[in-house]
Amino acid sequence: MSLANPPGSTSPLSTRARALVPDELAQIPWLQALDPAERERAEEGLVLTSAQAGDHICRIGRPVTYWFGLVDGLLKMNNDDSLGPVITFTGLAPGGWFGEGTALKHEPYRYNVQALRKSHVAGIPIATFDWLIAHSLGFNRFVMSQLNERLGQFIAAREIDRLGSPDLRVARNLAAMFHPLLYPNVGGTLRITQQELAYLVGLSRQRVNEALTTLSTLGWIRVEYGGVRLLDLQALRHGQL
DNA sequence: TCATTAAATTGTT
DNA sequence: AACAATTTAATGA
Repeated sequence: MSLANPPGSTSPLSTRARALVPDELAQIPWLQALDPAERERAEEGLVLTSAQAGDHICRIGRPVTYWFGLVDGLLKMNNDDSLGPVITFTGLAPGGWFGEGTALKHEPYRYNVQALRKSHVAGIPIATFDWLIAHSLGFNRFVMSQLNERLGQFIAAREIDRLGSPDLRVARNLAAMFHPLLYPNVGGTLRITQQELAYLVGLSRQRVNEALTTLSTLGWIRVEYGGVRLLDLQALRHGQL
């Protein structure tokens, strides 16, 4: 029941990777933006692995080997490891791809990404990523849009941290994970337990439970077993109490 | 496929 | 942090 994760967990992409089935390929948003030739090259490089809760997808200081996307499950991005307190930057929801900034610069990771629950993570090798950047206009458009939207989220995250109301903090964090461009596969229902949400937002599970009740009373969301259904994205993003 | 059991998640104290 | 109630997942006939 504890979310604690042993620091020695191993990197997942080394073993047990496999190719993707067509159904999984259809869930990768940027593939649609590629020409047939580009797409073929991308699909050649694509692999899928499963990560257990606590597994690291990438670690601070490690060299970039893949560009990653979450097919299914839930991830968190934090700073941890070296100095200071653990700060969770953001949750990563299904359909989201991440690490492009680091991949573009060919720099070591400056953050950790860990699985919050058992997840399926897809990836393309950095060489394939480079090739797509060099050859595909559609891919460049996607990556640029991705960087832009994520910048917006990090700016919003700074404001969220200063919010006094726990209810609003929960609302804004949910809104981030319901972002239709960054996490297109979330759809109307985000699969996340109240414990996981508490861990992401930095509140107790009880408090998150209260907040969710408040938000559902307002008609912004509906609370379901093991997840949250989106009713009013604008309210979650900008609404006041 | 259905019924039973175990596990996970939630709402509340 | 601990509890009971509820929902889902797993198991086996």
